[in-house]
Amino acid sequence: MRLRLSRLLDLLERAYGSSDWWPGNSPFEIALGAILTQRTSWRNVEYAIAELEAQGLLEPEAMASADMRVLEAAIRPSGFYHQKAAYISAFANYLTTRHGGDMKQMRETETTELRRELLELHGVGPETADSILLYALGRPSFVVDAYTIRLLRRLGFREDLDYESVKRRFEVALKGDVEKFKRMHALIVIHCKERCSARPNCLGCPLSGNCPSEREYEE
DNA sequence: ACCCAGGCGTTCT
DNA sequence: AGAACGCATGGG
Repeated sequence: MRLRLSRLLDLLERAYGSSDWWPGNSPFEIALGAILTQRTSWRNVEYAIAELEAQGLLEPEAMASADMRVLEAAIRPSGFYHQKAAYISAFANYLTTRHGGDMKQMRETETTELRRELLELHGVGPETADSILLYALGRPSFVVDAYTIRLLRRLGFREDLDYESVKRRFEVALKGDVEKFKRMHALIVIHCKERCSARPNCLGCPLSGNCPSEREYEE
């Protein structure tokens, strides 16, 4: 019997507690964090955001009109800074021209439409789009990442492990509950970093007994 | 001296 | 439709 995803949430909460996990003082800042953290540790993102703040660039219009070299210099610690400067600039321009430079105004648009628009932005893929929708806008759009897929694989799931299928699976299991979406994704990241990273540490794992073969992780 | 980190886009087979 | 690769910095 494979572990049910609603039960997975209970087990993880019991083991790690539930905390508000995505930091940020504004929806715009959270959205920028979603882009800057791509393949990058959160610590380095904090350096970048602090510098953006110091430069007064945490406002959509200010960022949209900022010089690209200034942007690059500010976010350098977060890595891939040529690309990411273009990405956050594109997002700030999109927000300014399409939604009046206001994340609140962005909420007037339907979730599925917003997701389409976000995915059209250069540098915003599925995970980043869903992170913005869920954590910056509070929309019921589950965030899947490499950890999520790896965890499901280790829990014995073998089919439909592509991004959209996994996303749907969690959204159905958690019944569209935004707060559960937030906690589940956060806990999966926390759990996998601690226990279930590239090489799993199964000793004392709160999910022990739910992996079909805890000794044979070839992938 | 490696390996990893809360991806994405491009360019191949 | 997948796999491989570049992008760049900071920390263990």
